[in-house]
Amino acid sequence: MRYQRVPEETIKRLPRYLRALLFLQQQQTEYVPSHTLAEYVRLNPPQIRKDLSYFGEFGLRGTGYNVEELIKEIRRILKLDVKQRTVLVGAGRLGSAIARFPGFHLYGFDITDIYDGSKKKIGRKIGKIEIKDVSKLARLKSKKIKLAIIATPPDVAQEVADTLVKTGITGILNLTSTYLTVPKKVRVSTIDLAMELGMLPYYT
Amino acid sequence: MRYQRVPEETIKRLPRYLRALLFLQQQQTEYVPSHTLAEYVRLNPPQIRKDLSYFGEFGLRGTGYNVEELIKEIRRILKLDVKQRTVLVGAGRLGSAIARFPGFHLYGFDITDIYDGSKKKIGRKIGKIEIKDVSKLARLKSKKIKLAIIATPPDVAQEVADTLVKTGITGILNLTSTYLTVPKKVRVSTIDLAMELGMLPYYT
DNA sequence: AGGACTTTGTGAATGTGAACACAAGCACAA
DNA sequence: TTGTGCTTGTGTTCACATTCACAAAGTCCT
Repeated sequence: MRYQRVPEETIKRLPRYLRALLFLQQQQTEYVPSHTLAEYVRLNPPQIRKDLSYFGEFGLRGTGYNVEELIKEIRRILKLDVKQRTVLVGAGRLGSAIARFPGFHLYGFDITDIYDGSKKKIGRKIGKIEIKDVSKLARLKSKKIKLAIIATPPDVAQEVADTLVKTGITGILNLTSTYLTVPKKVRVSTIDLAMELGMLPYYT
Repeated sequence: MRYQRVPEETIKRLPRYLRALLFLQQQQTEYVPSHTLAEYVRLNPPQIRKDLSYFGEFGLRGTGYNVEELIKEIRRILKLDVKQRTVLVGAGRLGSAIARFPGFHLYGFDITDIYDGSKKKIGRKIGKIEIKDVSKLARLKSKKIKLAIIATPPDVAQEVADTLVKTGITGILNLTSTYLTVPKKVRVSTIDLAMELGMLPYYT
């Protein structure tokens, strides 16, 4: 199984495992069997075992997985073992909320730069980070930042994405309703809150 | 094809179609063929045709889909043709941003009630809505609201969800990192920003 | 009216991911 | 050392979703 293509869905689940494992670590749990982990993340035990098996044999038969070791492994797989510097574009209400979101640190993300288009906001600070003029976004190039979060109005999202791609960004979390066109090598994850809500009434 | 089970993935895509169609309507487009719609939402034309065919024959061969008619149909299918009153629990930074989020109206969502646990915030207003004490959340019962958004700290999310379920809520948009346990009849859609970001570095 | 062209709707084929079932491996007690 | 009980890792099966390919149905020009 080791040398097989890893399903995209598996990658999406790894952060879920990581979060549960970090919680278990806090509870001083040393070993966790797949069925316990499964309860935390609401999945079937074989799903978890199969997901992990794509990357190696991390478990101990009869005992389960060593929590600390598995945390390390997942962090390594997801490349979260190094600080991931991230740029935020758009310091509106949503952007500001994101900037101060404590959950990011848990995964090793670090928002180091914030940009906005409104003259009023430029120069202000969110936490310790000064908001810079979005027209200077292209200068980010030198910083070798790989990740970006776009929380701008939808109509400028594509333009911002284009600039980000030029600076060498390879992963974008898009919080606008715009579908972004980017080169294949760039990964985009889009969250549209209204759309997520949109499907709920159907099931009522 | 008409009397077949509708895939969950199809339902998830309908809001995407709706958004694109609303845009096309603004552009005064009367008819749109599946391949044009497909460009807007980044999908293959047959996917769109098949999705729509689960609910009826809305298209006109040789011409495409009538934009206005299709908007109506999708709204009807998703039950967005009636105002969907929604309660927001948690008026922190993220919650406040959500409360003022303009995109919800597009889909017919209307945040009518806001609750928070912090004494400081109770009584304040977001827009025209006064923030109420979360300890009085159970009184929501009389209002017949079906949807809720949870944007509280993770540790109280389950408790809030339990109360919401008791008031008769059937759909929850969960913006916390907590996995909620709810009765089968209640639909939960969870968005964990840190987790969405978490998978991006893998692909770099 | 007819023929070329366009687009839908959908059965069938393909692809992808989830679930199962069980052999293999380890722990621990006798 | 042997047997019992538990848990992993994974080949296989199953379920679900996407894509294809094409007949059917409409448009539009001549």
